[in-house]
Amino acid sequence: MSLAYPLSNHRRQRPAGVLTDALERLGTRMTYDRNEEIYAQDDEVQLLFQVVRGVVRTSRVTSDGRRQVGDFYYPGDLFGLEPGPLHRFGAEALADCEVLVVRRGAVRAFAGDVELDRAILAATNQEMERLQDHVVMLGRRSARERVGAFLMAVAQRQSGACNLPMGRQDMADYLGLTIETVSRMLTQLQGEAIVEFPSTRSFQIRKPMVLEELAA
Amino acid sequence: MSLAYPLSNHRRQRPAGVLTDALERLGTRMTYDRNEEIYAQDDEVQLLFQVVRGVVRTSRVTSDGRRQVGDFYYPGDLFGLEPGPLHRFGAEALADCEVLVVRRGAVRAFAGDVELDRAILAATNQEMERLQDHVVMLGRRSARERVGAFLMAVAQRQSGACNLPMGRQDMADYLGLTIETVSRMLTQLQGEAIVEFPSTRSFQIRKPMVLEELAA
DNA sequence: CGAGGGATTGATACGTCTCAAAGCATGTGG
DNA sequence: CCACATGCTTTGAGACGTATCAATCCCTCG
Repeated sequence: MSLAYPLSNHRRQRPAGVLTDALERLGTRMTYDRNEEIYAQDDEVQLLFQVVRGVVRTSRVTSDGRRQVGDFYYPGDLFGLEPGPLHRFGAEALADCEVLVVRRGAVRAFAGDVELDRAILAATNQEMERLQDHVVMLGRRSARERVGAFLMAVAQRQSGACNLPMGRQDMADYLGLTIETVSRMLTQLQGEAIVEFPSTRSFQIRKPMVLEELAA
Repeated sequence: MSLAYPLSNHRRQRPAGVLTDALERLGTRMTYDRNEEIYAQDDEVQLLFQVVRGVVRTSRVTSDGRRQVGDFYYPGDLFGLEPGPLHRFGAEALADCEVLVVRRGAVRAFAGDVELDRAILAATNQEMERLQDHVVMLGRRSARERVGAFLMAVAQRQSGACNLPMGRQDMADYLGLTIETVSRMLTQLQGEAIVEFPSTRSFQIRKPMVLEELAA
């Protein structure tokens, strides 16, 4: 079950399944309900996580209540890797989900395991790439382009009809827009028959070339 | 000569001077003229850099010519660390500057050197923090807030009168704004006596509390 | 003194946000 | 099985913030 990173590109792949074995031995499985917090913003970084089932979102809320979503994580993805001692973004379950939780100490004790080291390095690098792309997107692209790129990214690894695991508000907070603007752009893209929404949570790309162009 | 990271915060410190010794032995010094390219976007990552004198900027230009500045690097800062095999941002000298250039191979051969490893890790983590902050700034803050935060960050490690090593266009491209908007915000902040510009390249903070509030 | 590049200012257009209402799903209890 | 309540999404009208285009200003340097 290989779902896509938002804004993923060709370079972006998840660590191989072999990793799961190592983590599985080290960690414990936890389940979270929809919107349940997995860790809070400003919590100490003590654990490493891997999505088993469902989707996880990271987000940061500013002192005056504005929210920025950092990213969405799908089955197989590692998350909770952060540069400092504190989580600068919190993590919440988007939908009910299952997560493998590993103590950092256990990971360190296991250091030297080539696969695991490599997987963590790869995940960190991915994280950084994503952030770089995110900066360019938020700094220099229009609402239409952001929404187009987002759909493109979600579709990247799904064939045919795509599922949208997150609601409009989450898309908006990821894209640095309001929910209304996201909605309008979706309607607009659908009006131009670039993309089609059979329901609010699923879509299909109708004009890949046009969308590609938009997302470029 | 300790200048600040834009958007830097308390956690953000440069690797200690001892590092310079290790790199100094491994690398060679290069000088670059104002606006000279140090490496290009999409170049292979083969070298590691440290600013010795002057200021360096990284930037990415999209296919249709829009530019996003990634960050500014000051003396002591390591740059050129990237998540993948290619530079996703190019690097240019902001003003004439001197840079220590080290082949990656040399760094790897030197691996195990505790100071060096630690410095590279620290620089990578810093990079990621910066990116996270940048995302929130671009996603959720107004022009006024962005400009305020920028000045705050530049001032962070300078006392009294602050120097602005970059021009308005660079500020704009870093903040995801146009040059005119940056200019207007600066005029506005100066009009409110929050900050004062004796010349276009230097300023002094007059109401730190207000600016702090704005940048929060 | 004049030329050139950056910075500022002004007028206006445009894009996105805000506020408000209506539409549409989903789930619950009668 | 329907009626309704709830939360999410869409749509609309208008306000606001930032971009655009153009002119002027200012400083530096020749």
